[in-house]
Amino acid sequence: MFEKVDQRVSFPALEVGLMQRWKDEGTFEKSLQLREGKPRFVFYEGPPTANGKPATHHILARAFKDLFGRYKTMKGFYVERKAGWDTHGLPVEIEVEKKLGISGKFEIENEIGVERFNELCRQSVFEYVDDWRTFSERMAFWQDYDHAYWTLTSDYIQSVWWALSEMWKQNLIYKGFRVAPYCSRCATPLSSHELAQGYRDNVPDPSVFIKFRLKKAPGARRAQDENTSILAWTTTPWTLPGNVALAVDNDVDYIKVKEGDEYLILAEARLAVLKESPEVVERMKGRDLVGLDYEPLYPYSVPDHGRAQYVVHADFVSTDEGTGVVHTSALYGVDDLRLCQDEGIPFKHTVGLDGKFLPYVEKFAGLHVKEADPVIIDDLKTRGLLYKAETILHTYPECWRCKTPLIYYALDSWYIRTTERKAELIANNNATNWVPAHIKTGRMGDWLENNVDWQFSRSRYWGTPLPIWVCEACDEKRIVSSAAEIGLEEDADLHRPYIDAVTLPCEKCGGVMKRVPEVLDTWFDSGSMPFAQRGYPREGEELFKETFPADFISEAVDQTRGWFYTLLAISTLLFKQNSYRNVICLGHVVDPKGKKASKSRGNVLDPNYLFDTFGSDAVRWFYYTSTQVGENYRTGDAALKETLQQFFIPLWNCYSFFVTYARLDKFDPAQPAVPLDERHVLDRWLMSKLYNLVSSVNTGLDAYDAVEPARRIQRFVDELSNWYIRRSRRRFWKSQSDRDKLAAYQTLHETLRTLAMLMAPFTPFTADAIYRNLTDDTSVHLADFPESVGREDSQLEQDMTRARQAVEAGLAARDAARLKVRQPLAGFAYTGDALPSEIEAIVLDELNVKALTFGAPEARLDTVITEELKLEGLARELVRLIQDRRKKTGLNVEDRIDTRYEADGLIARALERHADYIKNETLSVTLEPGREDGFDGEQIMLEGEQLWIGLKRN
RNA sequence: GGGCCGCUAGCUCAACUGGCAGAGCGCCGUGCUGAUAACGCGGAGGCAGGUGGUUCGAGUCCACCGCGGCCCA
Repeated sequence: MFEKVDQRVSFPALEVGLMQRWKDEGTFEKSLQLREGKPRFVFYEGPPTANGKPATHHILARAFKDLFGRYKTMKGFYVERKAGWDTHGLPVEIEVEKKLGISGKFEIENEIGVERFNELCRQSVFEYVDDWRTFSERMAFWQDYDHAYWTLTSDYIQSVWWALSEMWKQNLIYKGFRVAPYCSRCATPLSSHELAQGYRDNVPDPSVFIKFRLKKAPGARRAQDENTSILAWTTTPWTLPGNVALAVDNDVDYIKVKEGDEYLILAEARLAVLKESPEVVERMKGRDLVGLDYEPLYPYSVPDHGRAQYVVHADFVSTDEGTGVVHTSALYGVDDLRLCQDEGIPFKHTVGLDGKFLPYVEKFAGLHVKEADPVIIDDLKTRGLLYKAETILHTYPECWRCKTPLIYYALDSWYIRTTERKAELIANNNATNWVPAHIKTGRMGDWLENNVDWQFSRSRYWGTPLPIWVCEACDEKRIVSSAAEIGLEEDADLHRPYIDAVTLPCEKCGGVMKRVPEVLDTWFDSGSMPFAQRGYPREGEELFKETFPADFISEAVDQTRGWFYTLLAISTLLFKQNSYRNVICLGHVVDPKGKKASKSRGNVLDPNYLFDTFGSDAVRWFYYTSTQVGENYRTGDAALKETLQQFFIPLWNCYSFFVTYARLDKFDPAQPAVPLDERHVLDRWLMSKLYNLVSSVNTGLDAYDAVEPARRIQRFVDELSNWYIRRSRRRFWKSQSDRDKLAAYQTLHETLRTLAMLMAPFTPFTADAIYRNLTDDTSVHLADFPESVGREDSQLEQDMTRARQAVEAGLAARDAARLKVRQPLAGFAYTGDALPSEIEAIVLDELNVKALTFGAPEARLDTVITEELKLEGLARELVRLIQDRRKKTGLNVEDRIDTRYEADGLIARALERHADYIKNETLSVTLEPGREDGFDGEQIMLEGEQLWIGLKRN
């Protein structure tokens, strides 16, 4: 017997109840045990940063991950769902800095100490884990948290080390410089995100024009060859001691002008910067200047060997500002560094990590760069090398933490030579199934085409330490791939500062090797998860091989350059293939106006509010149905309310309708099935629809399409509710329990049960609630996914479509003639061929006409109302009035009644003539004229005539 | 500055390869109702973000521009 169903269900309450049952019954574990030993369907969990609370956008990716995990489980696969945590990185550090009220390297190293700092980072990571677990359970995202991988464990770190060592063996790792915006106070480079937060307008800075004296060309005789300078411009005088070259553009026009007894060279387009009106003595192209040597301003910037301080061509020279000649200091500009590396110009630092000039820059040693600016200007002025000095206002970045003006500064940095494997990366990406497809060649393909070497080191504290040791004596380098290799225990804490203390003897010279100070880009951690989650290769080899590559992953589109890329890059370099076969790349959750959610806008949606108000199934369903994958989701109250009204409530009504009547009739699903051929046309129609639904949901999900299957399910529920059940109601109501009624119950039961199974991966709570009550109370998540249910009958479906079109036309004709449906009419003629009689019967009933003819050139309604028809119409009016009365007096659907009336004229005749019909429809045991005591009655107007009707429970 | 995606009714979204623009919600009218928070029928509501181009024909293909989102520099 089915449990009674509350028609006004609270989905959130229902979900919370089922959540507890799943916990009590171990349903997730059971669903895994059930498929143990079966072929695996491999899913990788992209580890969330454990450092923050779960938010609404986390529901999205998890809804899709969970959908396919559940689907494949029901399809008979073993789907391990190992949770994972991304635990390292700057966000964690910043959180801790905030808590401590400190910022920057100096305070971390000297006030807090790396040991305590990292300990706090470690603690911080665990803070939100419980929130995540609760959140996942609440949205029915089944994951194995008890065996989660953590990127901070020694096991994990060693696997990551191994990956780096393998790349090292392939000669894919090198050390280089990287110029980054740098805060000399915090002693840290800033990410572009941080940089964007710190731009300030109208910052005053020096604007200086410097004379670079050309070396005398051999055999030079003319004065202008001897006393000539190239004029260059800069707003950062502190970079001048680091000058190593001047850059011009080959194709730009330059001029030589005479001022007093000296000659100056600059771009013709920039001659407005001159102090006097120019006396041009010579014109030339940039290419004519290339190769000329000039006198160094200072002797500090160039190492002993190699040629520097001459004029080179560069493609970034602008004639919009300055002099059309760019002063180039290799280590303090992005373009500068690239140019010097391309040209092979040697260079060395003049400024230290503290932003102060290094000791060998004798004149300015110890001065901070910003303090040095005026000193340098004075020095050049004294030496006659300053052409002019002004002050300009421009937009300049400062540190978002401490407001120190940023400088561009080249840091030691480690790279992976991914560009060497670009073709492989592209090939492996092309072999991957992307949903939506355009990402493959679009965003992802494009990114790979423009691949640059992966800069993987970070000058920070809380991360996987780089396992690279360098000999202090001979610069020999060594990479380490396990703890054992350097004499540490398996479970030793491999983080800084402990690992920094480990020194190794140099095998080459016997000197002392020290670890390089950097930690690893966190993306390398997460990109290593296919093997690192198993501790491979030190352990878990078999498991790793069984679960590589993944069949399926899913994250949002911002991961193309993130996890999607690092998974691809690492596995391409190590295993020559991608680590995932199918990937669903989702859009973002935005507010109802399409704006990104942000705290400052105040449009951030609390996931718990959504769960408590609409239920998590509704939120999931919204994400499956609202738009195409890859688009953004405009999430808000209105959208979710609509989801409930359009899908969940109609569905629940179908279900509660079934249960209500099945209980009354004590329907037993175990009874032998009425053969499909012998069932009502509506049953056969529904079973054909169901057949097609089941097959298209399978096809869609097999192709990693969630949207179309979900939308089809929604459409099906609409047809189930508004056509099948609406048309079949009488079959369930009728008092005799015949074969047709049984068939109706069997059809609806099988449909709802199948529907629950189809929906199980999408809306796990609602589906389970329905399924359990319709079956023996086992969970739907332990069931096999339906693959073939019902039977296709496309002729029947076509006929039904036509029938519905005929109904539509007939009702429109009634409306036009202003003839209400309750009034029977003699006939309706419709176009086309005749329909089978059982379908025709539906049309007759819907239109309330006596005859239906086909073959008419256009739809036509017979509008003549005979007295016969009039009486019948009145009888239906009376039925409606009595039913209305029944409802008002609070009678139950199945209650038998006695009915009394007072009427005359046509109404009285209708009552007499159609007494049996009226009694039958209204469950009236008696229907007699005359008022009697004890009858609950009322005086009513019907078509302008007085009428009294009274009822009493029989 | 560059790349990718989107822009269709008041709102949310459809429409296989170019072939007379659709649905749901909301609004108005009306009908129906003892499963329904409903449903049916009719109506109002669209210069398809803008401007050009290709084509017999463009929401669909091309170019440029605008807005939103994401990413890169």
